[in-house]
Amino acid sequence: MNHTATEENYIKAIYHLQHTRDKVSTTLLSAEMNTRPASVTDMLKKLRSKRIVHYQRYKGFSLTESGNKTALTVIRKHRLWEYFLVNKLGFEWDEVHNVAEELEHITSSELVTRLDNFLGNPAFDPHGDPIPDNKGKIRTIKQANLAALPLKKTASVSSVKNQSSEMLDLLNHFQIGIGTRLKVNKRFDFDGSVEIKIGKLPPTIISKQVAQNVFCIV
Amino acid sequence: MNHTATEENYIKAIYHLQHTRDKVSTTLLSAEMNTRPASVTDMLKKLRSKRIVHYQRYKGFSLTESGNKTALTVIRKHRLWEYFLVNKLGFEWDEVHNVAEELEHITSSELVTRLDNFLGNPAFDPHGDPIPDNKGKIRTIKQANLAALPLKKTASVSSVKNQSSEMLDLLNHFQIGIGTRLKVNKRFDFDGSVEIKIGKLPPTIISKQVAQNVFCIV
DNA sequence: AATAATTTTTAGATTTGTCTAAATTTATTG
DNA sequence: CAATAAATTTAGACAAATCTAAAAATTATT
Repeated sequence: MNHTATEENYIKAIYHLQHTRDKVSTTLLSAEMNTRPASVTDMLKKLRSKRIVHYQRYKGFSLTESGNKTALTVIRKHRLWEYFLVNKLGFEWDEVHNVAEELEHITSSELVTRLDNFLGNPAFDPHGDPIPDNKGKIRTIKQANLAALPLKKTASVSSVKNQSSEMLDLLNHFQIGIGTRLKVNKRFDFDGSVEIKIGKLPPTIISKQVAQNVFCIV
Repeated sequence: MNHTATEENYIKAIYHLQHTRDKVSTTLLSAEMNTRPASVTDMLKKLRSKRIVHYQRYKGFSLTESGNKTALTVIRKHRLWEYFLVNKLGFEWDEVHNVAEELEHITSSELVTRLDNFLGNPAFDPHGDPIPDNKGKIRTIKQANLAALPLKKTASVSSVKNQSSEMLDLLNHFQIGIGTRLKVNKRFDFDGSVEIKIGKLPPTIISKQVAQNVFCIV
């Protein structure tokens, strides 16, 4: 089964939407892909003929087993390349997405295997998202964001939902990165802000907005 | 100036033909690209409109200054990736060409700069071909093949013209690689074969065919 | 120099992924 | 529940890169 880069992008987008939204629609997918709904319909027919999606006109669609597998290999490649770009080439995490979007479509599976080994078979990418293994298996961990974390327990930052450069800038300022150990001292009900303590730094207060985006393992 | 991967492949092919043949023709380029002459004509018109080639119908074509520059940046990327694949990921030199053909079209120039630094700014790729610098400048060296090298002078293998796996296999058997120091003891006029000596190994005889493909710096 | 052979170009068609505009189906709501 | 709104699909068109078949230009040959 060989797919064009465009097909792979659709497959990946469907995968992500299925995992973050409870209803995936033509319009939603078209917004995700920056195309028109009509183009999505065309592509769905094509993907159906390749047994990548289940699809009945007007009735919605979803990835087949095979489609799911394809999505995971693309995501695996994307995240391995992001890891490479950040940990070997020294990019910042907010700079790597677009480049990884291109690299993920390189076809050689030998390359992926070797890259994975070269990087030391990482389980998580620089944003803390899990990297599927070569069988498509995702190593999951229980995560809680700072707005939900139990108080006074030391936890380790594992991923960040919003991966914009603005967020990176803010986290750099607070000296928070993937792996940083911290605890939540207090949560203020008024505005949902939380006071956190990192190592020997003085406690700081971060907004609810930020807290909801920073995930930890306890 | 942004080009599609296909355009870049044509540009690269024209560059290589201009440097290895004294007359570049539509038919020759079509053979190189595995397309039909008619397709080449179409592409030449397109490249002319982008000021990549000088082209007059029936009169031939050649790269413009800008086309030349583009060719060199693509070649630079190709050879840096080959270096990465061999020296970091452990590929054999005969396995890397096709993967590098894909990687060379990744657009980020920031990526190229960082990759170059990560690799230690190599001047030559794993086949011994020079890697253009970020200004497109190629560091050339005087090379001579084993069929032309002066006798009894120690030289260093710098590149190999035929980059097939058969050639690699043969050179591995003779324990010859890029950087290997050797000297030519004798040349046999009858069949053009040469006797070479590598370090403390017993002298061996290699055929004219092989000798012509192995280049050295004295 | 005239004819034959070769090379190159044009004309028109095909595939992929996209579009707009119109038609159809499903959902909402008064 | 019927009419209106929203979502989805069809129909037909376009740009990129290719093709085949035929025409035109160049080059070679007799």
